[in-house]
Amino acid sequence: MTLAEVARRAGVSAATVSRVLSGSPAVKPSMRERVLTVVRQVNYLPNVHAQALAGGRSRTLGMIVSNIENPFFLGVFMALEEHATQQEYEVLVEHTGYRRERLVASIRSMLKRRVEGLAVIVSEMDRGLIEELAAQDVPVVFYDVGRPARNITSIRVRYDRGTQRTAEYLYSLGHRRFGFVGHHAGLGPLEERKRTFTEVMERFGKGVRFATASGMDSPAGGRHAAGDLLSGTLRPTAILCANDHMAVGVLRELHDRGLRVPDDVSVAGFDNIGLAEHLCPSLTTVRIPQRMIGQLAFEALMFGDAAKPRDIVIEPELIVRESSGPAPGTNRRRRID
Amino acid sequence: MTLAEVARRAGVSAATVSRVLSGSPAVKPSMRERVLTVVRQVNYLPNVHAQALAGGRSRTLGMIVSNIENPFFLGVFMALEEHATQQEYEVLVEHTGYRRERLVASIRSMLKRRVEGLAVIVSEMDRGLIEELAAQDVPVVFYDVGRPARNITSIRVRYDRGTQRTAEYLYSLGHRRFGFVGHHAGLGPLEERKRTFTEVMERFGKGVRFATASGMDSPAGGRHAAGDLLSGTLRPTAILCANDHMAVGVLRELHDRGLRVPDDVSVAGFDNIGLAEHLCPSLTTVRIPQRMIGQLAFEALMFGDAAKPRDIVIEPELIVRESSGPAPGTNRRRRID
DNA sequence: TTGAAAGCGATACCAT
DNA sequence: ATGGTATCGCTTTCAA
Repeated sequence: MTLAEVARRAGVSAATVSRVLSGSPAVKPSMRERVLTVVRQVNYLPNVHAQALAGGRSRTLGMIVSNIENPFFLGVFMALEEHATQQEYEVLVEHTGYRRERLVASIRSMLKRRVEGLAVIVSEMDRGLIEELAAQDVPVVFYDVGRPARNITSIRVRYDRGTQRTAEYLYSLGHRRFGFVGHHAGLGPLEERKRTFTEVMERFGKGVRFATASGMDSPAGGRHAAGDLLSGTLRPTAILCANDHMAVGVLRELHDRGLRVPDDVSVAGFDNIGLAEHLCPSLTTVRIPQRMIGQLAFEALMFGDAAKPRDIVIEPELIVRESSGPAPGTNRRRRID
Repeated sequence: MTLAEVARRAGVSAATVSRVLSGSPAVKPSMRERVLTVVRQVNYLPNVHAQALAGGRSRTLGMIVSNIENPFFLGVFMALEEHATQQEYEVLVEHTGYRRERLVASIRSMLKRRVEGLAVIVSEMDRGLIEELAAQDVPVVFYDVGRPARNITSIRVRYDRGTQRTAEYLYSLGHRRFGFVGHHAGLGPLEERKRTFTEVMERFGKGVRFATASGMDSPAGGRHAAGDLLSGTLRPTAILCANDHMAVGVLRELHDRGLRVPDDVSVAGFDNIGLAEHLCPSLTTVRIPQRMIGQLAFEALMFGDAAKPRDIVIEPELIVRESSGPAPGTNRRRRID
């Protein structure tokens, strides 16, 4: 069924049908009724491709994430989508599995679909791709990579602060042997998190020892990484994870080895995914406001003032739950104050 | 940048550029090179809307799920998408939150986008909607609802068998007081699962008592439902959950109440999401092959022979893990055979 | 093997 | 307030 056919059946012009469907005020109520009746009768649904082509707007936003199985990304997506829906926009998602070639394909795909805005929430960005997007005239939001520019809004989280706070908190609990579970060594922002960890550790001085390991961004990956960490000579009493998704597997590996959390080993995640508080033990983590990020991304894409590109910085916040506690052997008397 | 502009710069006709881009063999290699050079030079990306409009095919599949935060749905999506990508198709996802009005909107949206196939993996289907889709000429796959028809493939899982096996297994372990944690009472397939549970329970006879509760399809929902169940007078020693996603919260609630799993209470989920084996305790559950469902859906949509609509039935399989064990007070001597 | 031109199904401008 | 029509960017005959 086409617009033209609807017009014919209603005995009006295509222009009128179009006006009715787009809710133009310049159409007499009687006319509107006549048209709508036919529309309902034949169950007419406009062809978005024709609309996008003729109208020059797709009413579509795109979002590319590294790993859609990681609830963090899903959280951002849900928020973005919620806002978009309110403005009658749709959101297309693609996920890359942290692979650059898939990112390239996803970007191409989004551009071919003529999205009116693109949120790129991935870690596998490199300078080349960033510049290619900066050359486009689509509004773009980057998370954790890139610099603001004409069409670019940058949202970034102070991972360093989050890592630092977590480490200091654990240090204050008496921990002196730390482990870090990361993933995808080699990807810019992820590498940076690990480096931050290393720096914080070194700042503690000689009394502190540490090791790092990595796996895929999944519970299984976290489990493997934790396995590596625990098989080493360090025997860490505190493990920081690059994210909660992996921390799930870390908890599991600890459990398998008969290590109690937090009595024997403390674990901290990152992101505060919904699952974190439902795990046993619930997960100490760093809150990254997914909903806020989704909303900010949406606003940047839709209402971004091309004149003043924004650089949004988010301060993370430590959330202490059951998975962390005093280092084993520490005096556990608690001050009740 | 448009096809026409590329054609101009290459000094050829639009038709030729189109042929080159679609990999038509009827174009001289030299010509192909000339065109591709320009295409790369100007970074040309075809407009999918124009392609879809002119070509009459969108090279797009649609998938609608009830709850994208439930890893089960995500698992099916990932598999479907993987296969689609191999055939140069894209998959659009929408999620409904179990709300009929959103399902209606999603279906409309997909139809307007002229998807070439639509997988509807939701519980909030009703006869009206099913028939509306059956009237369409798009291939459709339903999961767990609807009957096969001209353009309809139906994939269904024998939930009854899964529930039955789980219940019998727990019964054999000595459990006599059962709880069921479901969600969205009132939605067809979900209601059915609960009824199945009830039937199985009643079949056990007078020695068995049971109760049901429900919440949202989320860990938090499972937690609340479990809370209700445990606040009652029944004091179940075994809890069956409508899915693993909710079971996560059930485990947590048990933990909060100081009940040990499986020593005090056994828990069984449904779906076997990836997380299930990483929980502590790992979750006894019923395996629903998500990847297979995704693949079957894909094949039905792409290669479905309109002549013979298919009715695919999947037999679930019980997976016993740590969250289930003998009922408390049961003689625990184990035969070592 | 390549080009010209007729659609595809809407929108939006210009008339009336 | 309504209609006519050029236009969007591409695919696909049909000719040459």
